[in-house]
This record gives sequence, C-alpha cells and structure tokens, in this order.
Amino acid sequence: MVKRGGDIKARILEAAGEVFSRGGFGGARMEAIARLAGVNKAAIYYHLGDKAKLYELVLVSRFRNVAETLERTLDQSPDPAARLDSYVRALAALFSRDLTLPSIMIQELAGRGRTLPGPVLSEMTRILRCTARALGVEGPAASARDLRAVLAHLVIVGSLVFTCLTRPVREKLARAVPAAFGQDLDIEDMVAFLVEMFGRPLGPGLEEGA
Amino acid sequence: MVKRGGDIKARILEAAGEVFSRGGFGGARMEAIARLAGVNKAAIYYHLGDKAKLYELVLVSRFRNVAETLERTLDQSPDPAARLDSYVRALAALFSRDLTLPSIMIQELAGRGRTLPGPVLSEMTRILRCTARALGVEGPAASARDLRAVLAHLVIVGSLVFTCLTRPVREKLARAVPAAFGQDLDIEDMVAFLVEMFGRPLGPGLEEGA
Amino acid sequence: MVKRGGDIKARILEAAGEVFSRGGFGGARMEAIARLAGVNKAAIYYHLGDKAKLYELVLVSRFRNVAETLERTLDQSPDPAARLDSYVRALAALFSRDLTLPSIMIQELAGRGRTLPGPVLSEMTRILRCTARALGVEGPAASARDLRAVLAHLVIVGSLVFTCLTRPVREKLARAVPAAFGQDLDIEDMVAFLVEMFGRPLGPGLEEGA
Amino acid sequence: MVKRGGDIKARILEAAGEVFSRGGFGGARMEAIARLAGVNKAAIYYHLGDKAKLYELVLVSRFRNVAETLERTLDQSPDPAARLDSYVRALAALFSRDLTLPSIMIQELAGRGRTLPGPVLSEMTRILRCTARALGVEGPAASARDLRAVLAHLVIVGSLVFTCLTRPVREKLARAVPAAFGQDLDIEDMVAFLVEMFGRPLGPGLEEGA
DNA sequence: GATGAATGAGGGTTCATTCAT
DNA sequence: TATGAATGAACCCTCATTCAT
Repeated sequence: MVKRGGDIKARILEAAGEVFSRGGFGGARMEAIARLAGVNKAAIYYHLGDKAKLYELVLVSRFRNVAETLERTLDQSPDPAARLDSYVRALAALFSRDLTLPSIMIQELAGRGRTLPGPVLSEMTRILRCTARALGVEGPAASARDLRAVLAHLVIVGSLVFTCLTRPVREKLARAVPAAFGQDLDIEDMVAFLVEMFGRPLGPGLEEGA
Repeated sequence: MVKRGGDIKARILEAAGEVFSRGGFGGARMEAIARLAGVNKAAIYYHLGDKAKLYELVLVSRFRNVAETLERTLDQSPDPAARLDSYVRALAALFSRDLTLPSIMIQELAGRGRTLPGPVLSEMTRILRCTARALGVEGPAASARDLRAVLAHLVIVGSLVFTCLTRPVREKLARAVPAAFGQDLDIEDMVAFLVEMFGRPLGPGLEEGA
Repeated sequence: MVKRGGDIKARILEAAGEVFSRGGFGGARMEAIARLAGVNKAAIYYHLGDKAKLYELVLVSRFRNVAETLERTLDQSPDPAARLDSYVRALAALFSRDLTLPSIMIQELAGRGRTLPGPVLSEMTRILRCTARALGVEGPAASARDLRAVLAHLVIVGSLVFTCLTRPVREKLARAVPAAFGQDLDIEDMVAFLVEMFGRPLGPGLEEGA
Repeated sequence: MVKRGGDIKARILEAAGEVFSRGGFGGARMEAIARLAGVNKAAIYYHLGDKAKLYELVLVSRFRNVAETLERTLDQSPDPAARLDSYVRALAALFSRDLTLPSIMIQELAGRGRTLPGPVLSEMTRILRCTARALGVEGPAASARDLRAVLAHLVIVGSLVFTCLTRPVREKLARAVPAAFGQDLDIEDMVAFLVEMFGRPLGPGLEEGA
C-alpha cells in the first residue's frame, strides 16, 4: 500500500529480499511481497516473473552487489597490508547495513545449495576470488596457501554472519535470561577482533608462503 | 517407507529434523515427514501433535542434545587448558555427524528468532554457558572477559557451522567452476585451525583478564 | 452436492465427462466437476489427479468403452452380411445414449489432436480396426479396399455424430425460425438411411475388390 | 508479430478465428489472439470489443462467408442435376481451404448450441436453405422429402467435416501405429465418394418424391 | 493404535479487462 | 490511435488437519 517512489522492479526486489530473508523460499508468501512493495500481486508476475524467478533475481542481485562492492574495495586498496582490513570492514558494513543479505546466504547454505540457480554460483565465485585477493593468495597459488585462505574466508564470513544474525537472538536471550551475556556485542567488536587475529599471524604466514 | 526399528516417536522426530533442516518450517511438508518416517500422516498428529508442536519438539531435542553433549564433554575435561580443545572438537563432531543440526540452527537465526519457542531458549542458554566454561569465563565474570568470550564463541561456532554447511556448495562450485578452490577442505582442518588460533593467544589473554 | 451411490472415482469421471464435453478442456472448471460429482474439489486430486490427468482418464475410458462395445458386437455377429448393420446400430446406440461421447470426440478433432494423450490413440486404433471388420476389410487388405473402408468409416461416424450433436441446434433453429425443417429427425432415421446406403452398393463393391 | 497488410479489424478477426478454432471459447487467450494478429491486447477491445463479442463476430463472419459462397455457387448452377455436385465441391473447398471453419462449427455443436448468439442462427438457417436448394427440396416441401434432404445434408456435411478434421489425427495415428490405415485419404476422395453415392440413388429418389 | 479419505483454507498463477499516457 | 502497466477475479492446485473406521 505504501507507494514509495523509485523503480517498481527495484521496489519489488527489495520487498522480496526482505520476505525471502525470513522463512526462506518456502516460507515466503507472494502476497506478503506484494503488500510490502505496495503493488498488486499480479504486477510481480508482469514485471519480474514467478516465485522461483523472483528468488533467483533476489539472490543474484544481492550476491552481485557484494561481489562488486568487494572488488571495488580491493581495487581501491593498493596496499596489500591494508587489504585484509578493508575487506573485512567492507563485508561487515554490507552485512550490518542489510540483514537480509547474510540471512538469505545462510538459508541457502541450510538448504545445501540444492536449489541454487546457476547465475548465483558465478557471483559466489567472484566473492571467493575477492577473499583470495584480500588474503594475498592470487594466481597459480600453492594449495597449502589455498587451504589457509579458504579457512580464513570461512572464519571471517562465518563470524561476521553469526555476529549479525545472532544479535536478535542474543537480545531475546538477554531479556529472557537475566544472567545471559553477549547481548551488547557490536559488529565493530568482531571486526576489530578478526583484524587483530588475522592481521598478525595470518598475513606474514601467507606472505612467506607458509 | 523405511521401517527401521525403534520408537515411532523417535522415528518421526528424526524424519522431521531432516525435513525441517531443508526449507525450514515453511518449506517442510507433513507428507514428506510422514513418508520419511515410514508412518501415516495422521500418526504424526496422534503421537506428537501439529506442525508447530513438531517443530518445537525437534528444536528442543536437537539443542538439548548439543547442550548435554557439551556439558558431558566439559565435565570430563578437568584440565582447563584442554577444555577449549575438547569443546571445539565436540562441537565439530556434533555438526559433522548430523548436518541437520547446524542447518536448523542457522535457519532459526535467519528468522531472527522471531518464532523461537520458549523451551528452545533455555537450551540455547545452556549451550552459551558451556562456551563460557570452555573459555574459562564463569561465575560473575568481568565484562571485558565476557566480550572476548562471546567473540570467541561466535567465531568458533560460526566457523564450524560455515565449514559444515558450505561443503555442499563448495563442491558444487568446484564442479561448476574448474578454477575454484576450497572444495577439499575438511572440518578437521578447521578444528586444527581454530585450536591453533585460540590455543595460544586467547587462553592466556583470557586468564590474565586482558 | 448430490450424493449418489456408486464408486467415487466413477462418479468423478462421469461428472468430468459431462463438464469436459461442453467447453472442452479449456472451458471446464474443476469446481464444476466437483459440484456435479458431489465431492470436494480436493477429492478429485486425491483420487484421480490434476486436470490434465483427469481429461486423459475421461478420454481413455470413453474410447475404451466404445472399442469394447464394438468388439463385443462384432464378435456376436458371425454373419458377415449382418455385421455392418450391427456395427452402425451399436455406434448409434452409444452416441445417442450419452451425448458426451461424440461431443468429446469432436472437440479433440477440433483441436487437431494436438494434445491427444498416447493411451487415447491406442483406443482409437482399436475402433478403427472394428470398422475394418464391420466392412469386411481385414488382414492384409488391398489399399483400394482400405480407401473405401476409411471413406465409409468417416461417412458413418461423421453422419451419426452430426445427427446426435446437431439435434439441440436443430431444435433451437426450429424455435427461432418457423420455416426451418429437420428438427424432428431421429437417429433411427439416420441408421436406416446409412444401412440402406451401405447395405447394397458398398457390400458387393467391397467383396469384389472394386 | 506478423504485420501483414490489411485492415486491423480483419487481421484481428482472422487471428481470433484461428485461436478460437483450437480450444474453443474457453481455451482461447486474448493474449494469443493479440500476438497472432500483431496488435496490442488493448487494441482488440478498442476495435472490436470483449471476448464474447469477438467470438460472436468470428462465428457470424465465418458462417456468413459459407452461406454467401454457397448461395453464389447455387446461383451459378442453373442445371438442377449439377447442383448437388457443385454444392458438395464448394463445401469441400471451404472446409479444406480453412480448417478453422469446420473446427469452430464442430465446437459449437459440442457445446449443444448453448451459447449460440442470435445472429449466428440466422446464418446457419441460410446454409440449411442452401442445402435444400442443392437437393431440390424447395418451397412448401413434402415432409418425406424433407427428411431425406436433412439426412443427406447431415451425411454430406458430417462426412466432409470429419474428413478434414480427422486428417491430423489420422496422420498421428499412422505415425504411432505402423499398421494403421487411412492416413493418405484426401478430401477429394470423399467428394468423389459422396457424389457417387448421392448422384444416382438420391437424385432420382428425391425427384420422384419417393 | 493406525489409516484411507475428506476438506476448508489458502497459495501461486493466469487472465480478461481497464486505464493513463 | 495505440500501448505498457495495473488489477480484481478467478482458477488450479496443495496442504495441514480432522474424522470415521
């Protein structure tokens, strides 16, 4: 009902991202997407397509946005030493700015990528390649270095995603259980923690080809 | 269809866990659960209840299993120095033995805990308390140490979960993109990585109250 | 709503035949079929399947009934001279007893057999073979005789179908246009006409292999 | 998409005839008609009207064309003996030139004329009157002769329609069942067959008032 | 205890039709 | 005159749930 300005396709895609991010594909209602976008249900089909197509478009646009942002960030960080820092900060910014992104990512993982549309895979590859650049593992890399790069990637992304997504649950826990702790942890804390961890032990190790 | 032995309720709960783990609550079909459990659809209602009740039972039983396993593990690790190691290994074992566990956990996070039944929160608190024990942060802890404990918890769990759940996607990526890397990374690698990272810098830091 | 006795599947199939016979596949409403059969809409899907499957079942059962009736009729008419007569009468009886049969046949023809399910083709072949038997054109027949057999088949079936199906329109015409004629023509008249036509000139012609 | 020359209304009507001829009224999609006519969907409403109106226009124009062609044919056949021949040939030409005509006719019959618009009835009456002329049954005719005239009409039209419309199915049958026969039967064969049948026995019989 | 059958509610999708430009 | 966009009303189909046996 809310007739905000902006391109209608963009409005629908944004609403779809929000709705898909809770409940996943199976839990999303086209009706909910339409209402949130302020358009008629049939308009979704007219402009973008059916539910599966819509889901794919959401995934691709979100992952592409991540890939492009990371690539741009790395391009603007010529100093190899600062790259990791920039990279982690960029990821954290993306995740905390829009919770639907890590939310959707995580749901796809939960589904074991069973229904991952092809175009999404390409974008994920781009992201993985960014991680490699950030960690200084590029070109025909030795597999030992690859392994540590992937490990670092998983730790970084996993930690950031968990930090963002557990926040609502942590707050809920804090309200329900007085003695709980961790409710006032911000993503900035995690960024600092990760940079501290990887800044020293990993950087040199990788540069020396350990 | 598979008429394995064992209690009917247990069979249904296991099947439900499997089905809920993909697609989440919204994507699960009672029909699919019944078929996987080898029982009639109506039997689910007779023995356990409706879909929401079934979901709660699955969540509680899974999280309780995690809590109990971790508590037992910590009880059997009197040496504080070895506790972290045991804890991480126990988590990794739980996650890799049954993918549905991290899968369900992650989906709940994606839903921002919006529909978390009360009993599930209790189990999650138990798990968080285990983490505190593993990190040596017990009792009326200082908040600075708490912060690092929670950070460590998030890094550890997030990394392990990501390692388990990204495996299918990583393999898919490897098949789709020849140049991809990371497909042959095992959870053991991640365990070693985490222990190495936290074994030295974290332990002392925490004990000294840094 | 009318809860007549009898097997529920049979009831649905009969109702479906009636509804499909008007409007064809595209004009049929599952709702209408359910109401006519006196069952819930979902019951159709439970017992028989979706619209396309239902359509196929209707077609197959109707054509199979025709084929079996004709085969039985011919088996019981050992006298070759009387076969044609029995055959035409059997067809006429089938058509006039249940208008949905020629109605559905004709709609499929109108659709150029574009969507004819495979099983239906088999039944149509059986019917064509019956015509051949009725006309005394069996076994390795000469093509000249085949041609006349097919011609006769088309004339017979076409005439009977038209006689049955034009009746409502003829009556409507008679009511609308006082001077119209042909409204009081019965299918018996057509049977007699056809037998008279084919009884003499065709029989000998075929037997002599003209 | 095909932007052929000619009046837009004519283009739409032709496309509508084609689309209505398959699937009937219920199976036709305005979208399909618009696409086939190479016009915008809204243009149909602007130029001709809604779906029901369009259907009526198609029926009337088709039947009127038949009536006018037959009347012209009969006017140009002063010889009563040759009339029947001309008539049958004209019908066969109409049917084989444009399959949509018999196709639409037949679908209306299947619907038991339930939704026949009034103007269509007038055109059908004209056609029936042509048949009467062709058979030499005009004016205040004796009912016995009427009966045979209507019978002949039904046989002739039914046979021609069946010959045209069964052709796709016969070819399909021939492809599916190697032993099938009748696939290479042309409408010319049927015309000859009908003229042969009615040329001798019917003509005299009718003229003598049998 | 167990199950085939039944069904109301709702979900995704299409479609004829209209409207603003 | 022409058309992209918009939409309410179905329509097909599914699903969670219940019930009779």
